[in-house]
Amino acid sequence: MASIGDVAKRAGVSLGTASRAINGNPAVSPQLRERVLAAAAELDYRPNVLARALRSSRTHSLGLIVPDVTNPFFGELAKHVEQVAAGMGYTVMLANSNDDPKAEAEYIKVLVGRQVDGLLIVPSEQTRQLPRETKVPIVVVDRPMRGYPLVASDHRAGAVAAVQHLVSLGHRRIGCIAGPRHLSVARERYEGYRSVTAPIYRENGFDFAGDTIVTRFDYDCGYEAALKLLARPDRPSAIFASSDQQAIGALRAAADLDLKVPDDVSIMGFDAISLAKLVTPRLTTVAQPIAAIADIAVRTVLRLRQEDAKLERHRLPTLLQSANSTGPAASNVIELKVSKDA
Amino acid sequence: MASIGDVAKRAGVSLGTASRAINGNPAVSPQLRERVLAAAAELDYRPNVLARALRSSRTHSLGLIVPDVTNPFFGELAKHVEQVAAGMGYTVMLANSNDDPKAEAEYIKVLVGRQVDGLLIVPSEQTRQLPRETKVPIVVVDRPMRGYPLVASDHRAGAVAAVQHLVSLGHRRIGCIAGPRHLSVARERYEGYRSVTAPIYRENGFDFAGDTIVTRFDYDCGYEAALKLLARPDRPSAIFASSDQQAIGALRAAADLDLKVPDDVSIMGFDAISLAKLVTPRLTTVAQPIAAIADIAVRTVLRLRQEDAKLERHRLPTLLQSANSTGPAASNVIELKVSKDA
DNA sequence: ATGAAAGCGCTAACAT
DNA sequence: ATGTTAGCGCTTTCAT
Repeated sequence: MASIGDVAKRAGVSLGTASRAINGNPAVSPQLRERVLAAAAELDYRPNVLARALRSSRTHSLGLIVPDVTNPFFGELAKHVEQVAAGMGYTVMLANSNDDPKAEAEYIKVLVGRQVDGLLIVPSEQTRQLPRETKVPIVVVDRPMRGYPLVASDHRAGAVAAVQHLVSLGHRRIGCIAGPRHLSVARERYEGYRSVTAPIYRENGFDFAGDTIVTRFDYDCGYEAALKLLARPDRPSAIFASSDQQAIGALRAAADLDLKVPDDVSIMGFDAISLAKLVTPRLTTVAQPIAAIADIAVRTVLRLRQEDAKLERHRLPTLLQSANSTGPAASNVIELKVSKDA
Repeated sequence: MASIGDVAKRAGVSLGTASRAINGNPAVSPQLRERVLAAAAELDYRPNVLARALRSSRTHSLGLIVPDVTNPFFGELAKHVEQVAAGMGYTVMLANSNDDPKAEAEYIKVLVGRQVDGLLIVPSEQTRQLPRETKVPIVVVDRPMRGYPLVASDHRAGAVAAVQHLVSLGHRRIGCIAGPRHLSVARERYEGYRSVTAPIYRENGFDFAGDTIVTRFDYDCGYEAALKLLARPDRPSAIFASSDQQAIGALRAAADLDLKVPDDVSIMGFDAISLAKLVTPRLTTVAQPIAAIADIAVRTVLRLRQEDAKLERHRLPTLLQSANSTGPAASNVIELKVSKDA
């Protein structure tokens, strides 16, 4: 492998000049730069990233810690993060915390040890405080963590859009399958639901009691919850589920109760997992702007690395996606406005 | 940050000895080693991986290139690879080729440039030849590539098990939704199907023509194929689909034709994607031993790195999983014997 | 604007 | 068994 010394020799310049030329240092004359670059090309010179990193303490690599890549949302996130990082000349090291704070802490140590230039973390559910490894900038994604800049979707606005969509369809009694209280995304989605339905319920004298069920995000819980919601004689005419898995469970529950969707009951999901397009009827759902999240997260952590920066958080708009229908579906996408909060 | 020099000083030994002690070099006396280790602990010494790598040309990192982490199989693979690697003190850099040979080649360059100790690659569909970067050992996973050691499931045996399962259920006419010809996994699964059904068809004077449809792995193609297979008056009593997506499409087609599964027609899938458990009726399918694949792939590439080794390929047994049923399903797992081929 | 030289933190070859 | 020393390949002062 050709070293920068070889390049220098071939170009007839000193090692230092060769380095400067290759790194685009303006203090090198155009002619010399050209000679060096030519020599480098001829030798197919590839800088040794390790040596470069050792000297400059920039590895051009990022760490990404997610609870579980196997989860469609995190998988998508990992893919996009990797993509934008690659576009900027960065490599990403991936780690799964399995939602275990111990594993998470361990990975942070490992990745910091590897001197990544930045750490993108989706904190595990139980994490209350990230280890204060001051050295490398950390940006948290999807789940807030006090003290760290956050990049996430605007779940509240997404829920608002979803429920407003149901309202625009004529629904008034709208049941809610909410997610676990301790998850901020669940709370935010519920708030969105509540903010739209509260005035309607007040106006019509409906009672919230019994129209919301708090449960986990998975299929079975959605099924059980929907069963309760829909079995009552005065059932809601629509259900806002806080996850697609719940919504698909609800679809199943409706079928078991001989209710047609969307004729007898409308069901909305959240997340736009690919499965949402495969179930029948196709699920109406809210899509998170994952590409944008990845993009901003990477840029933010990299910027942080430069100017040891002030905290900032980004909330990104969600998309309403696809419509309940048994047919081959005209997809129905509504874009929300951007919102951002400090 | 404490350097190994600091540790040496504190332990009152030379730099070299400190290094040896920390790296478990047997040539250091137990007492000294202890002193050094103690000093290291007191200083919370962390070796600088970069410097170590630069000197020893071992980065303790692996590259993993998959077509798309978003695909459940590759996601699972990535997770397990990362897990196994972490257990052995390795970090993994993830890349998505998007099934694009150009991107794949580019990533190989990047990762080789980063001096990963090994490269795990699921070659893109179009890749005919991996760039001969001799420097770092490459192991291909899931899709064969001539000239490289392969770690993959025994798809043929999996298909055999699946179809035999159908036969054991009493089926004789068994339709097949095959995958794309150019994909080896599809061919292998088809061969498995064919090897079981051939004697039966011969015996009973059935005609293969029309009982196999070659198409893509996705939901829609499965739907279309099943429609053709099942619409005929002399329809098969069972269908072996080459992917779960196809199988789920077939489930839908059966429903559209008012055929009950599994009463009127049995349907088998392949891959055991998580969706397989969510559809109704639950899909009977073949599970790939992903954890074992990951484990062997990592160990193989690492071993290759040491002894610049002979090619070898591993074929791993698959599992038959879960049964067609509308109920809460007793899952039905049949383990196959190991097979291995050179 | 360019060259010379000093290290980044470590391992390994060479001494003793 | 331990100490000494020479780099790994590069960036970056410090001279000029």
